[in-house]
Amino acid sequence: MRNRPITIRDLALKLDVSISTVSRALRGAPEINPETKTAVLSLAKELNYQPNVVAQSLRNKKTNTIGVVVPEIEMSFFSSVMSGIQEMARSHGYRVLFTQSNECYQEESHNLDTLLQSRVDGILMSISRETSNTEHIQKILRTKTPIVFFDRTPHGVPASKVIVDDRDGAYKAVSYLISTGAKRIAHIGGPRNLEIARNRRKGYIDALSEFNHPVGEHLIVHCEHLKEDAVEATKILLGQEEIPDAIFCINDPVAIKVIQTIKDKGFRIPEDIQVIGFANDPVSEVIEPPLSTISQPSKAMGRAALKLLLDQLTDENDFQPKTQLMETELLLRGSTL
Amino acid sequence: MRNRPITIRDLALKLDVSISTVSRALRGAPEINPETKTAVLSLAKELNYQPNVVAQSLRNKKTNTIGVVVPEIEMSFFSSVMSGIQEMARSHGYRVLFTQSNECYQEESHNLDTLLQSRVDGILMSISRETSNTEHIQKILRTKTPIVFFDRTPHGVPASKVIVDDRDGAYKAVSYLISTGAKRIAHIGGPRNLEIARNRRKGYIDALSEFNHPVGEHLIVHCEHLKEDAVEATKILLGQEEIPDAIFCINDPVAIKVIQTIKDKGFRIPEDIQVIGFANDPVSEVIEPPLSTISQPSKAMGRAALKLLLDQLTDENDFQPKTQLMETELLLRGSTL
DNA sequence: CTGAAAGCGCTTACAG
DNA sequence: CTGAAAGCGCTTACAG
Repeated sequence: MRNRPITIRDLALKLDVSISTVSRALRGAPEINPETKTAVLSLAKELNYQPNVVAQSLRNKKTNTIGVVVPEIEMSFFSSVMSGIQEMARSHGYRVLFTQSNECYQEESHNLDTLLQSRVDGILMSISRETSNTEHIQKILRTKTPIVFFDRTPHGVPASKVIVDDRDGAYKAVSYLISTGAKRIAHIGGPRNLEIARNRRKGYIDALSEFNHPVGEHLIVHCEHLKEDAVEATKILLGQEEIPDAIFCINDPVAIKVIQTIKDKGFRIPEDIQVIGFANDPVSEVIEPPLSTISQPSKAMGRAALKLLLDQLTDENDFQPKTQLMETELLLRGSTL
Repeated sequence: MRNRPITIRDLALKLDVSISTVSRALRGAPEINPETKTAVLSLAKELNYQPNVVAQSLRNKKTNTIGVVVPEIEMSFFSSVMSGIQEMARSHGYRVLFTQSNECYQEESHNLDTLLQSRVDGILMSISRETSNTEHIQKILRTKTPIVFFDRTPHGVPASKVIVDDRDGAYKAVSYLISTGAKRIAHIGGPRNLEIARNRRKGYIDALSEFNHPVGEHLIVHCEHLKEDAVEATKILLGQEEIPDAIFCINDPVAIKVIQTIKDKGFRIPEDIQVIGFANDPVSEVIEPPLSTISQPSKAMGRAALKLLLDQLTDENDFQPKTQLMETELLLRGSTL
């Protein structure tokens, strides 16, 4: 038997006033008699009254809840973003409905439907590695539910986003490798449909071109399933006649696998092969040698994404999609010269 | 301008039937005329009708939402549990409201209030390192909102829980150290108010006692703030006249710091000092040497906790608190002999 | 300053 | 098989 929660009606009956009055007292409406207000508040406290936010949401057509869709909470980048989102949401009185797509388009689409049915005030999302068509997102846009993307953004969708300059981050990484004298710089890329993967690849190519390094297709391998394909990708690179002397990886989880595979094969890092990742995953500073990487302010990205969403909620009429670019930094550790 | 979502009233008007009929058709009530039903369903689909779950929740006094309180989503153990919870929730039609306490009692208590106000059907929780008094939990119990604890459970609260046998896990770890010939086995413990910390400590002491090893208070150091105190704790142990030849750590994040500190001080692992952790954090297999540890089925623990909660939701009348014990395993890697 | 009434979008007992 | 009505717990325009 569940205890029936206290309602404003209970309070009203006990105090012999109307529910309107109780409601006004609780909400701190200006028209209320101070004494009535005190009486209501003290009774509410005494009975541990908890407003029914479900009822409030229905009445106000606002749930004070935002929905989040991430590919995988177990990826440390996303749990860190999530932490930033939660922190910011809490401080603004918002609740967070959490979903993950498990890198699967179907689940992602289903999650969006769930969030829509839940009448979240807005959505924060990073797309799955499978997502190239954006029908499910167009559906959200049609309902005019504000949505802000972070990190992995869909192509050609008019929505705000929080990203780092992926091309520039990659460019910094590869330029550095060139400065150490690396000649055959390979790239292990990510799923081709992800913009972040295309942009990091572009940064890699831009750096090579600028310094007149040859750009060879055989030096680029794509991991459509990210770290799950990383061992295989590394083996392909190490199996060539001339092995690379540096590898720039799409992200740290992939770079970790790359380092392990290189070591297994008996090559030395960084002497034989240098490695750079992307994201500054906690594992990267622990692995031997510690992984050089491009850091992203993951937690701040979460906070920023929520902030953009809240801004959009405030002035829904004159909404313009904004792109917020966050800073990256080249972190040099033992995996590079 | 937000688009007004389609309601059953819109469908009813278009089809010239009553909202009762539409409601029944959508919910697949048995009394409905098949043709009416088809008409309703096809129009609903055409207009992309999404039921308003806020209204449903208010009417049904059931939100199909469960609330989660974890200390820190960035700890990989918790993000893994969270993933299990989410997966199971989704497959049972439940949504997940996510909160974290940041290891802070105040925030934890506030989170519980928020979940109560949100009228979640049940709560899943792992307490903060600061939590020793359980007033905030008693408040939940009084409302009869089902709550299930996992991993970090409060003392003396009549509620279901999902845990591993921490004492036994610790016992296995320390017995193994003894079997390798270790003589001075130290323990870096966790916050004293956490039962898991007390139980792991007990397993440590039990193993030592059973094999007639001396149990010395100077061999035990507590990290009240977990990994934040770990470097300091290690220095204390290494600063003694006779340094330990093995250290059993409260968890992997702490053990990681311990390994780093030991290496910094110029000792060899495992030759001079062996190290064992607890939890099988992803970092543990990457660090050099790889960390031996006690594995916990974190994702399965999340699923199990949600399962216990759902069971409790089904038969609320004859509820008996259950304790589900999950298996641990000693994983031997390079940090032990 | 306070109350009665309407309504948010549903579900369901009741009557037909 | 279908509809009218009540009600879930709130908020607020309107009247007094």
